[in-house]
Amino acid sequence: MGQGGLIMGWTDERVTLLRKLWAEGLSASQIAKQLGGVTRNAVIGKVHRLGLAGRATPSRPAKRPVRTARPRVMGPSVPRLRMPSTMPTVVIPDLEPLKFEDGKAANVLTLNESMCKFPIGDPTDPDFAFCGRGSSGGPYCSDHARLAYQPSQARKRRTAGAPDELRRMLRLAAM
DNA sequence: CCCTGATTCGC
DNA sequence: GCGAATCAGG
Repeated sequence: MGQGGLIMGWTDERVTLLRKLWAEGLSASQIAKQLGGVTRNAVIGKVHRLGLAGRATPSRPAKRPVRTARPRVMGPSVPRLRMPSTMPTVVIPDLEPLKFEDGKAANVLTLNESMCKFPIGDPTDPDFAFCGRGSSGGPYCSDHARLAYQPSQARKRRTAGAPDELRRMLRLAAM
């Protein structure tokens, strides 16, 4: 395979091969790998320049959404600040934090990757802790995963006559 | 996260 | 003309 040319320009042969492979339906990345020395972007760029674009592509919404012009980098850019994302956390202390033999619960120091990180209690209280139960995969245990993942189920009036303390905790946790 | 092509634009 | 960066989707 004596293809190890120099800086790999678009020679007549390479262009021919490109046309062939593209016509055969190979993806740009596949073609790039075949040709060697070029990235898929290079292939796509060339394909467009050759006017071959618009093939039976597996991913084409058949729309032409006129993509927003790419800003790219221009001059002294402005350091964009990003709004801190406030995570709306609702604490429903149905379950008590798992405790160790010494009576201590899972805190930020003892929290493990495989432990449920569902916050329990008033974050401003010294007794505040995390669930600490085993979490398989997700950040929460099975029980809290369900609680934290309620899309927007119909609000039952389960809070009828909710204790003032609970409301207070909910409010604090939401901050 | 993998992939796809499409587009813009500095070089 | 070239192709990296980026985007918009599957």
